[in-house]
Parts: sequence; structure tokens; C-alpha cells
Amino acid sequence: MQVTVKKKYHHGDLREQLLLAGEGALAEMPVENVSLREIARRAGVSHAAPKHHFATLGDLLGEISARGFTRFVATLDQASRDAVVQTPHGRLMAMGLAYLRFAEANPAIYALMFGKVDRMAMTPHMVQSSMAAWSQLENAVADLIGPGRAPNGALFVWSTVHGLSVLKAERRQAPHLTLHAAEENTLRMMIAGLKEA
Amino acid sequence: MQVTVKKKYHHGDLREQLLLAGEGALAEMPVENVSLREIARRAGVSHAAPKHHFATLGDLLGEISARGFTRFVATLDQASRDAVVQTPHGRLMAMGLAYLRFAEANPAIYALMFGKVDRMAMTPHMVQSSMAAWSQLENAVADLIGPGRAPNGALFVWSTVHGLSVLKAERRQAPHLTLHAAEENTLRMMIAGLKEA
DNA sequence: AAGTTATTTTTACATTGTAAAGATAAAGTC
DNA sequence: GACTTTATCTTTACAATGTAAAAATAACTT
Repeated sequence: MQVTVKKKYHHGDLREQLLLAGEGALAEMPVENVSLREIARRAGVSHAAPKHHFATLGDLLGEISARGFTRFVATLDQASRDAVVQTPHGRLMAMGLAYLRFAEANPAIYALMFGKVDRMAMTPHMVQSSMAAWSQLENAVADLIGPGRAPNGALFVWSTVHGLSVLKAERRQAPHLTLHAAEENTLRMMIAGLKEA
Repeated sequence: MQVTVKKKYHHGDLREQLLLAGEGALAEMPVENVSLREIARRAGVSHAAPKHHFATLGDLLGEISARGFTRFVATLDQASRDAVVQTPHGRLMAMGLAYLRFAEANPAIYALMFGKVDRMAMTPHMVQSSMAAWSQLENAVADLIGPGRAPNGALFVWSTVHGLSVLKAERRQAPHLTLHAAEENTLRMMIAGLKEA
């Protein structure tokens, strides 16, 4: 009866399996332990098998990063649509919180996406999907302060939210701050600054 | 006549030499190429020589990072004193610009300081000197908006400036922005938001 | 002068990324 | 259906890394 799933060649579609294995590894172990060989091991193939699908470890990581950006954009889009306060302000706030939650829920992939891992290659797909994220943000900012000042505004917003994510992930914030409250505070100051500009 | 310079043992004070070699390497080559063995090579000793001074590569990097923070704090302090507009606002602005310039002038060490390199160890000295940087910022913010809201304000400021530094270093900003203008813009929005909070 | 300790080198090992050559299974061709 | 070609995977190999242990050496102590 022959299911038409793409069971190609020896091991099924290894490319996808490698990406899944990589994402799994990134979720379960510290980034520095995620090696090409470890990923191959998880996918149940020899350590040189990935070569045909990804020329180098950097390319594999680059593709994982690209997929991360795609998921990221979808998440923020969803948050914007689901925002209780349906105003430019409300939507941007919701996106900001969703951003922080994404970074917290996917620390390793987020780190990958924003270049913490230097072995990652800037593949075309990666560049493209990160650009998509950028325009998403720029649009949301444009809705609030107009398209003219949107580029500068978006840079400011992204800086703030990304910076906060990193400080959180690295646990570099001041000792005794309760972070949840601090997050909303930071986003409020950010939006206030955006309007003043 | 016997100069009393600390020419200890075989190679002079290797500990300091290793730190200098490491800083040199970080300034001249991509971070991922800065290995323990490369640093030892530069210091002109065998690859296992560092062991007695730094148990692990992470400890060496941690100490370099700590020294980076000390230099960083001194630089921002200087900038604050030299600010042309001697108001809380003016001083904070000057520190922000000095921050961005430091990150740009010392990309590898800055990356180290803020945890981009996971091999770095959080040595006590490193923790201590990074804390000093934190209180420096908190004081500057307190001068502007009062000590009560300083912790949250400082977190906001640090997020923004750090985020901008990272985006710049990774070249992830929007394509056609002229960055120098964008920097001042970002800092202005940041300070505006700070006051509004 | 002799012995002890601090420092450095040698040697060794497991692990990594990647390249090259060999094996194997699928697809294409007749 | 047998043969060739191509895509995919495995084996083997190599240089580089971090770290540990043992051997060597210089400095200090007494």
C-alpha cells in the first residue's frame, strides 16, 4: 500500500532528522556541548553523514537559527493579534512580552539566533528570516510613531528588548530585582521613550 | 646590582604574561581561535604551562574579563567627569556614549565580559568587578531619577545600551541606518523613557 | 650543601571538525 | 530485468583542542 511519505534513501530524510536532533540537543544540553558529532549520534548516523546535507556545522546551526526566526516571527504575530488592548501601544507591549518569553523558553536557540555562537554560518535562509523579523518589528513601531521615525524607533526597541533578554539569560541583572515586575517596567519606559523621541 | 623587579622563576611572572598574551590574542584574532594553546604559544611557553596559574581556560578568560570590567568602569568614570554638560542627564549621556565606544573598540573583550563566550568562568574577581560596574550605573541613574527607582531604571538603561552594542557588533541593525546618528537617537529615547517612568 | 617546593615541559588521551576514500542503496537507462 | 550512474552514508584519517599525569628543572629554605 506504499505510503507516499518521503522515505528517501537509507535513513529517511536525514536532513530534517538532523535539524530535529540539533534542536533537541540545544534544548537539553549546554550549547558548548552541542557538536556535530553529538547531533549525528542523536540522529543515529555516522559523524560524517551530515556532510552531504550541511557542508559544515555552521551551516547546520545556521539553518536551525533560521527556523528559530520563523517560529519567532509567528509567535510575535500571534501575540500581537491576541493582545487584549488592541492599539498600537497594546500590540507593541504584547509583542515585547512575547519576545521576552520566547527568549526565556528557548535560550539556546535564541542565543544562536543572535550570534552568541560564532560557529553559526549566516546562510541566505538565515539572513532572510531574520530580516522578516526586523520588518515585523518596524511595522509595529511604525503603527505607533509613524513610518518616518520607525527605523530608529525599531532599533531602540530591539536594543532594549534584546539587551534585557541577554541580561536575564546571563543572570547579570542587579541581585534583588524581582524580574517579572522589572520586565513590564522596562517595556513601559521603552514605549514612553519611543513616543517622546 | 640586582634589580628588584619580580623576575621570578623561569620565565618572569608568567601569570601576567598569559593575561597580556590573551588580551593580545583577543584583539587580533576571532574569539573562536583564541585557545589555551594559542595563548601559551604567544607567551612562549609550553601548552601546559598555564595550568599552575589558571586551572582552566575558563579561569584565564574569567580573569581577562574581570580586568576588562575594571578598565570599563574607569573609562565610564572618566567620561562622566569629562562630560561637557555637567548635569545628571549630561553625565548619563556621556557614559552611554563611552559605553558604546568601549564595546566597539574592544569587541572581543566586551563579548567576554557579557558572557558571549561560554567557556569563561565566573571567578570571584570577575563577579566582583562586574558588580562594581553595576553600582556605577545605578548611581548615575539615581542622580537622575532618585534612588528609589534607580534599580529598575538601571536595568532599563543597561538593557538598552547593551542591546545596542550587541546589535552593532553582530551587524543586525536595519540595513540603511547611519549608525552614529542612530546611537544618539537611541540614547535620547532611553533617557526620555527613564524620566517618564 | 642538601632537600623541598614551585614552576614548567613532556607525554598522553579523549574529543572535536572536516576531508577523502570506500561502500551501499536508490534512480535512471537500455 | 541487468547495468550504469548518482546520491547518500560509513570508514578511515588528520590536525587541533583542553586537560591530566609524570618527568624535569629552577628557585627557595634550612
